[in-house]
Amino acid sequence: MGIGHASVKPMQRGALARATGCNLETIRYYETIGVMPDPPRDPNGYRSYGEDHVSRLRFITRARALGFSLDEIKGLLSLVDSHSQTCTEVEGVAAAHLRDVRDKIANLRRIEKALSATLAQCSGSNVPACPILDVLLD
Amino acid sequence: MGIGHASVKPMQRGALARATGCNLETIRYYETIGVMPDPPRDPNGYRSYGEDHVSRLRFITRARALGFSLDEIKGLLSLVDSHSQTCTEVEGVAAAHLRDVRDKIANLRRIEKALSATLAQCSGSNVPACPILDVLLD
DNA sequence: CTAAGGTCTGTAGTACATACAGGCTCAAGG
DNA sequence: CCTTGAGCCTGTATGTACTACAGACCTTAG
Repeated sequence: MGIGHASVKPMQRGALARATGCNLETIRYYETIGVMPDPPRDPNGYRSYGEDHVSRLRFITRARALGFSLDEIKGLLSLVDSHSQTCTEVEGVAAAHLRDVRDKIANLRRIEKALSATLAQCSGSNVPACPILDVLLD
Repeated sequence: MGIGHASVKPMQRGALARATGCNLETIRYYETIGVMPDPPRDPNGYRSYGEDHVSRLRFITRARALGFSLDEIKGLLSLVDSHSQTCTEVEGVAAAHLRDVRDKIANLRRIEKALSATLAQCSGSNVPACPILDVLLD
């Protein structure tokens, strides 16, 4: 029975980076700003990470990929860490973020519209008259 | 006839900021990075701007509003300055930028989809079980 | 034993501003 | 004439989220 249950062997920073796809230096950065904990050190001073660090870092990179700021992630993590989070609390953070994302999309769409409309007027000719510059120069 | 033709009176930095809606400090920043020229100075050392500076700064703020990076704007401005730009050249910069914008929109839409789908599963209950965290935690 | 590669630290650079400190100048009011 | 306040000057610090590099140390394989 017990076989295969042994605690997983710890990994160094490079291994954690490979395991999560996170940049090597970024791991240290996350440590200094406090979203990753100060890991235990080997006798030689090397950082020693376990599976819990892998999950935590994966959480962070996924949340970043969803566009959460590191501050928002800090908030989410402290909810997780407190073990007292409620669905409602997390929902609040996520809903606020969703509003942000929708705002950004709306803005970019306005930009896209303006740009493509301007580009559509482009003759593609070799003369120094350009509707794009006209729009910008007024 | 000649009346009203007098050269426009120069303005100081604050006036330029008000005329363009650009932040006072940003003007100086644009000067240090070279997208705005070093303006002539009054005997007291104050910057002295004319109408050409207003147009140039307006160009920059509009292009920024369209999401062009300052580097792209530098490129556009040097085309304008050279007076030898062709519609084709400008079109290239703008088209590349449009691709960028569309990429960003697509990315954000993916995020929005994931977020709203996850939020929809939210029970809004007070229990520490949360589909959002589940997604992030794996 | 040596060379290669991983890790350690601190620090600088990226983009795009914004803000503040400490000092100077100018115009108006008392 | 002097003071007061607004505006300007400079250089530097802050913020976000990283990335990169230098110089030193440790470890492992040949």
